[in-house]
Amino acid sequence: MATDTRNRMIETTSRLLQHRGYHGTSLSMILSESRAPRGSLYFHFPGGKEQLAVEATRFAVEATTEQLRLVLAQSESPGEAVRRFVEAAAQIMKESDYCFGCPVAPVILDANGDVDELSKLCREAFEEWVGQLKTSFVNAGIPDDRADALALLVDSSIEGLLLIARAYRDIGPLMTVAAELERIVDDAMP
Amino acid sequence: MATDTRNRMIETTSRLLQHRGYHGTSLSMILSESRAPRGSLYFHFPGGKEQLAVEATRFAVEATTEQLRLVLAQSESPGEAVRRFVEAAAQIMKESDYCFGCPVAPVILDANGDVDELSKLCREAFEEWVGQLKTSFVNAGIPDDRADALALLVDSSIEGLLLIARAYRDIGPLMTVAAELERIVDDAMP
DNA sequence: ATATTTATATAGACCGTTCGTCATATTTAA
DNA sequence: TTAAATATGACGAACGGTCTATATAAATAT
Repeated sequence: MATDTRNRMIETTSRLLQHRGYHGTSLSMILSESRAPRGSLYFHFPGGKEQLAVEATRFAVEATTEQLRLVLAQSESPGEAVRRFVEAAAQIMKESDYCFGCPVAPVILDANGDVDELSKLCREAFEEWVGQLKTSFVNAGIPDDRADALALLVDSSIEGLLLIARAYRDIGPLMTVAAELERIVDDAMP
Repeated sequence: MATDTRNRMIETTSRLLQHRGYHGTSLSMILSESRAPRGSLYFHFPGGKEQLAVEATRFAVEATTEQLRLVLAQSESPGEAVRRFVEAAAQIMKESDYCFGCPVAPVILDANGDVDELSKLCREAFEEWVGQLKTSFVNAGIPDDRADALALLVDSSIEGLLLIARAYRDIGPLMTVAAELERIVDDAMP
């Protein structure tokens, strides 16, 4: 298949980037894990490692964005949505053996400044996620500036929790704070 | 001076680790930035890069722990302490040109699993920080299980905010959530 | 004071890996 | 059959971390 190899490369890279960061992920790993020969990489991604990283990150960010959109749409209250999103993230972490956390965190921490396109992508991801949260909070009647602060709080907390979960190899902290966030957000509703 | 070179190496490594992660930091960078010759590294750190990273991370973690302890001791309420700690972190981020954030986050994300000693150090750091926060919340009369959740919320949120601040090169988000966290924590007091 | 040994510091060689390029083979489409 | 698209793995320059051999400084003995 034409784009089969290409897709496998993107998925593998996405996984490896989340697991070991930009500098910690070598082309050799990507190639062996996606069972592709070296040359194919530069056929599908003339921009080399940078382009591959950008496309892989974009791929992972879009999946997360979609997941968030879905949960927000399907929940009764914004607090419930937040709790469910965190619980789902916890599940993914556990099932992936603590590999899949936030798709942009590792990239920000070790490639921010090295690859401009990646940095931009990460900023856009945050913008999107915080924006979605804020909108849902405002729709639930929370005042604009409070919604701003809460959206940032929720987003940053999830970011940090995924980090902590990875360090401990335990989703306990995620579950604990999921409930706390639900309470805080729903308490802010009029 | 005997330990002068050694100390310079630790400080430089600590800075570079926070800026570029474990795999993104090369010995060449460390050596050139600390103006030390190549051979000296293995004299002062026979364990090589791993040992150097461990000591540098320990150094940075201890500084953060001390800072947290100080602010907690000097504040009227735990909420105020949290706000002041976040504001101080924001100041440090800005003054370091968005280099100094959390000393363990980059290491967790790109060396977790590679270097066991580092992973352990990171877990201990979280344990310490969350523990300090919880103790101060409990002392202020917050029930034990709520204090647990709040301590984790605060810690994870700060972790995430430092990430976001780095991505945007802007401490705005930190300041916004600092105020929100103060309110949440103090509202939890009886 | 000189010689001898120890502690500290330095320089550079070493080998494996990194990423990127290329010429060539194979498949697919026209 | 021809042309375009895709697949392939060998190659090289540059860089990674590690190590050994040597130089300097400090300490001790004679």
